[in-house]
Amino acid sequence: MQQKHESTIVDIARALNLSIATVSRALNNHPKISEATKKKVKEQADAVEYRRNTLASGLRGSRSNNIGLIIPRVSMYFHATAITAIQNLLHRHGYNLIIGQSNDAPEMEKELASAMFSSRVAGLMVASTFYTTDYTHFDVFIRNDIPLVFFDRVPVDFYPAQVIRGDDYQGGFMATAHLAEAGCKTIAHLSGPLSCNLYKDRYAGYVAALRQYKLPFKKEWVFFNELTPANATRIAQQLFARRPYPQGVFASNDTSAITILEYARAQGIAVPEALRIVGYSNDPRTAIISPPITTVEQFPGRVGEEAVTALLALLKRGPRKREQILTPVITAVELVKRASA
Amino acid sequence: MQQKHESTIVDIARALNLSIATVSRALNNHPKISEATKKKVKEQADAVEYRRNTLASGLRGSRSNNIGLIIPRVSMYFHATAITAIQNLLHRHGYNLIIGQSNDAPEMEKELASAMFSSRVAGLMVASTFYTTDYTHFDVFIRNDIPLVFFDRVPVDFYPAQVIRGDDYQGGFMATAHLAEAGCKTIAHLSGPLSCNLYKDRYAGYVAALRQYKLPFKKEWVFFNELTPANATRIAQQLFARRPYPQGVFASNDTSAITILEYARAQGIAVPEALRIVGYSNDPRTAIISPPITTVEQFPGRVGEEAVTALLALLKRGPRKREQILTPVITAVELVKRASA
DNA sequence: CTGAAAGCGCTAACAA
DNA sequence: TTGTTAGCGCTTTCAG
Repeated sequence: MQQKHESTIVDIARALNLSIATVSRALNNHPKISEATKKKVKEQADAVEYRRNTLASGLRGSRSNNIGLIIPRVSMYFHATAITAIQNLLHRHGYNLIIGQSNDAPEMEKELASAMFSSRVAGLMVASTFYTTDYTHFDVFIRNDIPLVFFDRVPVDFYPAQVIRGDDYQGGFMATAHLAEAGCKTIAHLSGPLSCNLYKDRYAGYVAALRQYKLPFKKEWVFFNELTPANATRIAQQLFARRPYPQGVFASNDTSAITILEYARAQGIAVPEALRIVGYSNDPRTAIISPPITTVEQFPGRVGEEAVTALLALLKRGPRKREQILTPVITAVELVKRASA
Repeated sequence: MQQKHESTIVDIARALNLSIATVSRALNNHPKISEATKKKVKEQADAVEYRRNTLASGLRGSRSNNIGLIIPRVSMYFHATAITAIQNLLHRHGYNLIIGQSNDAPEMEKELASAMFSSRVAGLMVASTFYTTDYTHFDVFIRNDIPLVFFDRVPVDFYPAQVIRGDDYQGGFMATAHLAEAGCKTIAHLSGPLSCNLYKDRYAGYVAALRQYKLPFKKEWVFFNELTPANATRIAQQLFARRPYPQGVFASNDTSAITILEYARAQGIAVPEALRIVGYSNDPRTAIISPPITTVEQFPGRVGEEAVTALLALLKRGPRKREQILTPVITAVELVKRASA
């Protein structure tokens, strides 16, 4: 048998000859408990190293002090940085963070949503997969009035939950405009799948900038693939198979920007003289490669904090008051100019 | 009032005219429940979208299905990568992961440990701060027989918990030996604080390699500071203030190796011709900088998985059986040779 | 194979 | 200001 060392409020009630209710209240700083008893109770609690069993108090209130977070992968730069901010802020407000990784698989995301609900998280934050188009697995949170916030990777179509995202349209526009102003007459674009708001918006920004600068849009110079190094390499081969090369490349993430740069270097295409490159995310590697790559800073920490702030507001607001605050929050981005463009 | 939509086993019992006990057992695949009722129950459960309330079942069993993880910071390369592996593996075994960041502050670590205990985690994994020397805040886990596994950053002195760590001594040795074999006669070392097992062991490896290759050990060429870019820059200034420069530098993390490399480049010191550099961790940036940096791969994913494996074993083994498996697990490291050394 | 009932630790009416 | 009591939803003896 598992022997028990954990002490409960019952133990401390007995030791002090008080009712358990009084002890509970004292521990929770209830206003109408005398300072004297509060002091006594807290001392005894310290003495026996009492820790509130949050499973029990959560069960009572039918909600835990855990916040769920579902993201594609912890180790991606943007998300790792966002999580750091998210967890620190949540902790300051007394919440724990439960993390689940979808690995960009909608099925996994669904499973995790269910698990999060099972542990009765007080709220849920989601950066969804590239391929999530069906969001019904989150309905249960809506139905039960559990605050739900999407950030970064958000539903493309309407879904009745709070949304926090970077200004990807603006980012795409700035990146492309920067290339245009540097003199590029022909600009290729490596986009990800358009099922993802990120790529969709950056692409829209790209198109708008081309139009504004009266540059030609060519279907053969735009690519929609998952932005892996392998895909980027394949595209680079295609792009530089025969002249004229595009004078600029706007890659919708830094990994592919780096791949393009390395490919160009290997082919003896001078960057930025013969080819200008702009990436997206300000991944630490872009600052360190030669030449360093111009890219778009998204301030992942700030995005994370905005998401938490929104969640806390929902948490405070209580049930059935959500309608009013569904306006998406759009956080600013910034072009970081470096030598590559 | 918060209206309720969540259905419980009571609901499904009522709907099926069964006892709640039967429903509970059916849902848990209890052997002596007829297949017929199991089927009925599960169908009804699906129909009403039942999700087990793990707070309640946890309370009953006095333990949750959550595993706690305390680390210095999610966004550090090593830990981000380890977490990815950890969470994926835990999920496969039906556990959730609760993450807390100590920000390398022992006080915070203590607070988190307490919070983790409060939510009655089934087990706890810890990579402690650089400065933790007092581990008593983990005693409560030991006393209550909650599996506790330290990984990567582990107690320097004996503490009765399972330990998983990389072979830092070997890593330090290989790094230094590599410099020696490349012809460096004088090798400086940027270490972190020796209160941390990582730096202590790598430093010991450094010293051992010097001895083996009959190279001089000079106090002025060894530094013990937190390995931040600022500190590394300061040290670089000191190191290259006057000749003769050391011919090799072994930096105990990649961030400072990168800083040293950039400093050398700025000073016109040719790498590797005039100065050879080896880092530690195989941070993605080391592969991309020019010249790419030789470093020690720690296989963070593998370390994470070993830690989980150990934890799961403890979880299965049940109470009071821990003594036997306290032997530390030491995972292999590998020197990744690149152009810098 | 199924049911009745107790209780995990805590909070919140309701009383006093 | 404090005590009594009734559960929160689930698992698990103990009885059929």
